[in-house]
Amino acid sequence: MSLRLYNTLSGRLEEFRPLERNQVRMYTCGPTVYDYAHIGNYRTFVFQDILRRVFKYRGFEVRHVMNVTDVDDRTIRNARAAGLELRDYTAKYIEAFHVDRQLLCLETPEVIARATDHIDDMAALIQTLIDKGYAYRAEGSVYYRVEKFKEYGKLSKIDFSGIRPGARVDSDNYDKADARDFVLWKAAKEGEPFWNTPLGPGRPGWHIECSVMSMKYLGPTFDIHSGGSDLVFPHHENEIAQSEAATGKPFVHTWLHSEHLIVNGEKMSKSLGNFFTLRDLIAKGFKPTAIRYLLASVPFRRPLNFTFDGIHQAQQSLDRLRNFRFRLTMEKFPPGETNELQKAAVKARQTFEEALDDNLNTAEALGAVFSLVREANTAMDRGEFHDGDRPVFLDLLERWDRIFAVLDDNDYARLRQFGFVQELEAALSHSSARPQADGPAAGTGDGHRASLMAESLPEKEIQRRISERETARRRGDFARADLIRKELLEAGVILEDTKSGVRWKRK
RNA sequence: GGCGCGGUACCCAAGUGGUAAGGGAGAGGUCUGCAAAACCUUUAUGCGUGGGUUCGAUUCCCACCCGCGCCUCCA
Repeated sequence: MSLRLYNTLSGRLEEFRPLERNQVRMYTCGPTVYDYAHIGNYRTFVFQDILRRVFKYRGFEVRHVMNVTDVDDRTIRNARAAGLELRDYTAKYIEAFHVDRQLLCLETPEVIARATDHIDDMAALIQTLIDKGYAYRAEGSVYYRVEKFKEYGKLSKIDFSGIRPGARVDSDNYDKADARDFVLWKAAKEGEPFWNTPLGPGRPGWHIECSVMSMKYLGPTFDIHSGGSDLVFPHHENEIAQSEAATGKPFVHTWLHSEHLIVNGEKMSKSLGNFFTLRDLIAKGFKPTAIRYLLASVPFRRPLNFTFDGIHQAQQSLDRLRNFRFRLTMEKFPPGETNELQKAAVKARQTFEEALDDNLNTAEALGAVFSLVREANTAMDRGEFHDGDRPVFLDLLERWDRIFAVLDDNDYARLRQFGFVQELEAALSHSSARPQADGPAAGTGDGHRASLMAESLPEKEIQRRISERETARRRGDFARADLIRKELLEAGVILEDTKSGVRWKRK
């Protein structure tokens, strides 16, 4: 079976065929760097990451361009409030985005394009639109003449005949010939950054950057363009209008849109104030891999209901998979092979791959692996799992993780790398006067505290305590053994006595 | 009003015209010095409501109810 994707443009599930053999050219709408991105944004970015990973898994060569919007009303407003030059202001959030990206194991796109690095290209495209009669000047600004582009609305399926009751009225203070027209170039205003171009001094409208940067790096026609569902209109509709009017060629073959993250029945958004940044969640003690797992676990065309309990459940599920991989790696099994198990593994791989082929059905892909995990665990418990079965199962997990990228328990190493651990340690030392309630509630910060201590506890010391405990156990001094186990647990180290010795892991 | 997504067990969440994946949580049990991990059993005659088509529908059709998103700030 081949990869099928739901194309917003056609409104149908379509078999994916790249325009150029074996190569996928994709453009994804990245962050606007006026603030930290929230995890609703990251839901979309994780989806896009899984998309590119699936393409690669399927043997395609991927050329992925992601934009960074570093000039718009919000970046300008916030930069001014901060008393900084636009470029200096956005630098901070661009950097933060790259840190978040790495924490969430998002692969680096082949091209990351900043809007302000492409002002001249934008001016040139706008000029082309003017020359072709698709754009007009008004008081130093340039607008797109929607009436001229007959296919306007083909992506969003919005009917523009007449004014819709309930539709919002454009609040922009620019003069337009038609209410539907949108701005390509905004005339310079007092106190706002501007660029001197042949169009005159000003700054670009929002939509033009994506037309320009996508076509610059991917050509006039390319395979995939994606973003959150709220970008369908007007952003992507306008991109089509700009690009196709300028080139006379089809712009994008397949449009993919992810549904939103929902909090208490409402879309997570900055304007509603119901958002969490990745940093917020890390500060609450949640691991980035658990967050990635949660964001990846619901297929992208479904709204994803976000709760703390959801992250906790994701963490539990993830632990189950990691426990299994640990057991698979470390436990001694009798020599030989088990035909039944190997067949099951092959079947699980098939199910997993077919699920992803079906419009990236990650939930089903997860299910396939969990079913196999239980089957294998059962066999292990019964002594029916053989040494020769190991590679097939490890291979399956490795393949699965090429897409999901959550199996390695390396959150703290990365958090430390980016300075989060040190920051939290400092915060803890300041608030040490406050008594800590070590309840069972997940994600209250206590778990994180223990993990931090685990980080500061060297491996040598952990090993020393473990052998101390083993000695006590052999003596039958279980009180002492249990005390050591308890002390380590309080320091964030979990001990498990297994058949093949003592296993420890950080909480 | 238009367009779109959704309504499946305590929670999250797949799915099929033939009788409900998977994960989490709970309960009981096995294993263990005790835990943990793992395993076993258990938790929806039921898939928003009402009709229809069918031998048979949760799955198809029609109508309706509810939640959410977009309809020029939005991932």
